[in-house]
Amino acid sequence: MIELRADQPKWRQVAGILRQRIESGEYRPGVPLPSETAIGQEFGIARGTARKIIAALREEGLIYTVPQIGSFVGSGPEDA
Amino acid sequence: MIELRADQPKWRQVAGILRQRIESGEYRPGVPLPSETAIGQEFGIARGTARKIIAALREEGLIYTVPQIGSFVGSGPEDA
DNA sequence: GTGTATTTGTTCGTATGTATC
DNA sequence: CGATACATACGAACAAATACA
Repeated sequence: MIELRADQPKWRQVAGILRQRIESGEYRPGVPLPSETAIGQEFGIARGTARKIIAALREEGLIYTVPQIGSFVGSGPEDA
Repeated sequence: MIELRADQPKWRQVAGILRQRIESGEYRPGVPLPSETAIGQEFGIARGTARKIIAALREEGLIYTVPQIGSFVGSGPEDA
């Protein structure tokens, strides 16, 4: 469980952490990111907040989401 | 996205618009009204404000709300 | 074929804090 | 001071599709 500061919204802080993991290659294409529930547990945040983070990274074009499956690194499902 | 004047609270203006849609039959019984989130997007207002509007129409007896489902035209769930 | 678990999607309910009028 | 309005964040419940034993 990671410590979060209070001077910034949780969703921004966690989004920043996940962004780093994507750019560093810790999260690799083809492998689903942690689920909303898993993200919630790791950072001690609600699922709704985790969803907001996923949505933000998706709007940045960093990831794409497949319903009922998960989210993946890459701007879209161009990689089959 | 609809233009809102400044001489009246947003929630009153939008409540008036939705009231019209109900009375005109645009929103029909049995069909859920747009969600709080959807109302927020259509009028460019926060979800909290959309909730206030729903609450106002509910107090007028125009609609009723079913938790986790939505709001419906009709004074209550007497219509099955 | 049949369940069961997982995962995302969506909804309303609630509370807190901040800012503005 | 109260009303308006926004952002953040939690919770709870259910649906639908998928994956797996």
